[in-house]
Amino acid sequence: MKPVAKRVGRPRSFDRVAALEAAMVLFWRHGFEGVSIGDLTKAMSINSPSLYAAFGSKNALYDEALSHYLFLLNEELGNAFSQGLPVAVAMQMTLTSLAVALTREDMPPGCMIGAGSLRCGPNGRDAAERTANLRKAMQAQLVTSLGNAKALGELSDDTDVPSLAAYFATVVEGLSIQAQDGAGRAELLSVCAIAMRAWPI
Amino acid sequence: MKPVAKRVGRPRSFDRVAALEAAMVLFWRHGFEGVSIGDLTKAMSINSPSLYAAFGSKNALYDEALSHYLFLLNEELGNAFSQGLPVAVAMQMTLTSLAVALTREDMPPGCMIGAGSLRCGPNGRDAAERTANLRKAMQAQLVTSLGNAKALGELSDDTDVPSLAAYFATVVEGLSIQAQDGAGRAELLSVCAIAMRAWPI
DNA sequence: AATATTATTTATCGATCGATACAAAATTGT
DNA sequence: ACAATTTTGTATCGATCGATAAATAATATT
Repeated sequence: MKPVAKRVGRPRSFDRVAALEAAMVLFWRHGFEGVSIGDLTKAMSINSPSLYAAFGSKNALYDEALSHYLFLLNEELGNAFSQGLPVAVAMQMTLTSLAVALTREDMPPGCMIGAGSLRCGPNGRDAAERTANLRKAMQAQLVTSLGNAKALGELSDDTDVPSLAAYFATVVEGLSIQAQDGAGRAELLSVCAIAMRAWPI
Repeated sequence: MKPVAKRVGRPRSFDRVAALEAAMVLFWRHGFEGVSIGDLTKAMSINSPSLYAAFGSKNALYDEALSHYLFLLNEELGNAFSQGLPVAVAMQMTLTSLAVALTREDMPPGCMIGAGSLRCGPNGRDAAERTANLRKAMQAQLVTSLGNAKALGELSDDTDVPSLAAYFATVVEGLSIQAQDGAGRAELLSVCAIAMRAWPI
């Protein structure tokens, strides 16, 4: 049995994941430019040298917080499109789960990706670009899922898959703004139900 | 004939409206926190004391830029709901005009209100709140327009007007994020067409 | 021409920004 | 016990933040 590799030197005295999640919540709620190193160190209960030693820079910390958020969100949403369900049902389920996720009382409202760090100055340009890339990746994933459904005959041959994916991406991003502005869970679920009426055929 | 009131003192040497529009474009593109006084004075071609004398503060300048943006947007969109058209047609026209407005090549992409200054730190809290209030006002206006249509029998008695208004507000806000992320005019128009398929009955 | 009023330019204010230098403390390897 | 390595707390860096003081310039009023 190989012994557990023990890192030489003084051990870290804080929980790196807990600190990362504290930073995630701050970035989630206030955006990249709305959070200062001082805000972060206070919420993470560490001093700035520890932050830089553990995470590198404010930009790198935002990156890691964003990735962690995406991981948690995927865990909460699951992937309804890979379970053999009718694609319209999978879409409805995904929207419903999202409406719930966007209105959790123990977390900031809205989506860190869908409505996060939208507009930034020069300091936040990289963070905004990486966040936008995740939005585009989610939309590309929708194109794939809907394209698969079309290939299986679940959508008619004349379905414009990229436009349909863009429509649902639009709805998802709009839901995130609605949640951020204080819309409740019931309201978001009503919007999802109406949005599904645009489903083809 | 009353003579033109001449203000005493040295006259302002710059065009106040032109300076305001330069500030508007900056805030529009980068959000409240993404723009510094230095950025503003450079774009407005004035020094900071002139900015403060003419507009009061960064917050007041943002306020005025936001109001000016709203004025210009209303001018561009018109009010299709007050022209006796079928309400579905008015909605379609409004969405189409919006898709065009969000993708003007001579202006920043997206909407300064729909996706502006969403998340902010303590410095930008007021700006974010005022922007959010305009979003809510637009949604309230939608409730009124759709409610009027329902009263006129254009929408069935069981139509959930607040939810339908929330749906279209969601679409509008999502369109703004799509535009900001680089979606073209054709893509937005396709999304609008799909969104209208959710229209009741 | 003299005075009052406002705008402009230059220079700078204290506060905060993201990021680090440095030495003491805590661990592993020898 | 001692050296090597890493983290910690304190203190602070230069840059930039939003905002302003002071002196000068340009206008209207008298």
